[in-house]
Amino acid sequence: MARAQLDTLDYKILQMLSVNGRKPFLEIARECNVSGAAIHQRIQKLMSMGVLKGSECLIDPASVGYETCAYMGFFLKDPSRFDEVVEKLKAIPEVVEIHFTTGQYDMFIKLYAHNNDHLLHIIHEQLQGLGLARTESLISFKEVLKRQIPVSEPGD
Amino acid sequence: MARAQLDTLDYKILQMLSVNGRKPFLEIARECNVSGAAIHQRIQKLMSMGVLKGSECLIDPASVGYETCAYMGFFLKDPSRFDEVVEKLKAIPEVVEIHFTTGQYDMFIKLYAHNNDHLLHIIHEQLQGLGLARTESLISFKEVLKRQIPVSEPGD
DNA sequence: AGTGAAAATGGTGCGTC
DNA sequence: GACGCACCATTTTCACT
Repeated sequence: MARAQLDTLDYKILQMLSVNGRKPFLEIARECNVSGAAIHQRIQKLMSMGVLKGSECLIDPASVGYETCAYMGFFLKDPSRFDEVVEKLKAIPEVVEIHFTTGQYDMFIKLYAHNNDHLLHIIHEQLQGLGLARTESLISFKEVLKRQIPVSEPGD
Repeated sequence: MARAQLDTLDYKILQMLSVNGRKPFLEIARECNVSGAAIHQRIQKLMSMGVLKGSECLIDPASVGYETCAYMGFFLKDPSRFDEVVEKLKAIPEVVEIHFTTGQYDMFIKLYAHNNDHLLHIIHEQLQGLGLARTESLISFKEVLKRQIPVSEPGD
């Protein structure tokens, strides 16, 4: 998908909602000097275009028992079975990102685990048997920063 | 931070909000068979505890002009200056994650760029001069999956 | 901690420009 | 594409339990 044709108002809306997903439409309207109905229409347009894909609350992983965050690079025994491996990975709730990457690995994932033992358990019980030729892991001690992509107009 | 002491209702609320950050409190209340005021109180409690850290809308990166997603591992010339490097990285809006990792790298980041040229530009103009001894990059062609951490009660 | 009700605020559809 | 307005839903507060 290419860059969508969005105007200043669209970008302002996205910017505000990326900071606070529950920001009232009327508040956005006031800050943009337009009516609430206009914001309502814009948001529906952005949704139907697929630019806006919903919203999520932000949860502190450690508070809900996820102390370990890891990245893993995979080499597949049979790279043509990529889609099949993706489906099996999706079935593992601890896997939160899957990337198709250039160069170094066939596939790169991010996952959370309760602790290091749990991570090992996931690797042994769930990831092996997916037809992985080799894996490399990288464990994050601390996520120092986590934020959204910058939202700004082309000209900025 | 360790796992917070949360009960079934707290987990239900987090679960629902992690799927839809704008879900009305009254709807949550009805599904949990409690009053809207109770949900309101719980959410305030979860916020003040730092379990809930706000909400964000989900934006399709390509639609706002970010076609390239990359991960980079850094080796610092002087690892004791970690904090200083973190501050400088935070000033680069394209950098969306910073991790302190075990083993392989001193630091691991995720960043978005408009395209490969823009990525190279960021690496040359912004990342060099941070005192990096060596870097390794990994470019994501396609983010096949991106979702939240699983929210479930300890016993599940 | 939770409840119910009241007051304030917000979301949504529609006719109009 | 945006506006105003009307109607309904949601948020927030509060006295009470």
